[in-house]
Amino acid sequence: MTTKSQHGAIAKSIWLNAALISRQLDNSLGAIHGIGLSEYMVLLNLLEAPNHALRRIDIAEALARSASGITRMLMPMEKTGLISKATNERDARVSLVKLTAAGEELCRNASATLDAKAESLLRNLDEKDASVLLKLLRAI
Amino acid sequence: MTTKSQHGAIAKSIWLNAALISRQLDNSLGAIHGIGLSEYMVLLNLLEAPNHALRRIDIAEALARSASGITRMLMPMEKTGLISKATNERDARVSLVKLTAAGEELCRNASATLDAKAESLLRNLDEKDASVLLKLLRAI
DNA sequence: TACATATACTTCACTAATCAAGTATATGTA
DNA sequence: TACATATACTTGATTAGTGAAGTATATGTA
Repeated sequence: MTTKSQHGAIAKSIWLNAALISRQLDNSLGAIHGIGLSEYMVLLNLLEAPNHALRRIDIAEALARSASGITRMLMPMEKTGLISKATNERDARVSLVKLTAAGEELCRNASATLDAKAESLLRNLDEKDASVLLKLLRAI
Repeated sequence: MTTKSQHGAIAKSIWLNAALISRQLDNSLGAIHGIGLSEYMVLLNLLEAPNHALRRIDIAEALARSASGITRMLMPMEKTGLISKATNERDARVSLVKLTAAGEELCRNASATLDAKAESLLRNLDEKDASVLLKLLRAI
């Protein structure tokens, strides 16, 4: 196998594993907490952000999604009270997204669900494998 | 970091990398060959299958997609002549999918495009990293 | 200052996927 | 044989995402 085709094989394998894993995580998060994996990732990014707030475009970047996708995703999340809108007084173009207390609590609970499900999905990897894999994925 | 949360982190990282990588591959394949990554994976699975033929449900399984998703995806591919339908004489429920000569040629060309693009996307990984990563991904 | 360009966001039209329900066929068993 | 159950596939309704175009605001420069 050439280096090129090995890289191709990695790309395909990531694509396939993502389809398998994210469907399972979506289902678990949806059944228990009523949110999908994308919504969870929004909450998590807000939780880790200074002041629990982010611009929409930063969320889009962090999730590798388009700006319009974020607009659509956030609408129902605001309605159900997981996030709220705030303005940026320096820049009127910006609509800041802020994590609410309800959003924070849901995020912490959902993290436990996600971690448990991920552990069962990835049970073939022992601790050492997992740490090597994570390091390599983050190096991409 | 606990083992659980490490597995969670791997799942999130795969999800994120898949979004980044598959958008790039989709765009490259689409611009040059007029197919998406999913369509390419169908062709590749057919190319590697005995007799260049598979049942729709086997394709669904191989791509981690639903049966109905496969039905919808294959319709335009049949119209453009990349695949053709055949019957299974032992089982009238089955609609076999067969790779055409045009489909085979497109698949081989698209493989070169995909490998080249994947190499540029994954250029942070040297040969050794890549081989370890691929092995771990396949172990999942 | 004025104006060209860039940025943040939303809306529209569309695509690709899902699940649930329906059809047709096959299989196992009383 | 007859009938319950399982399998392969399609269709209908819905959802989550995309890119392109539009609006509003900010920024850099002549």
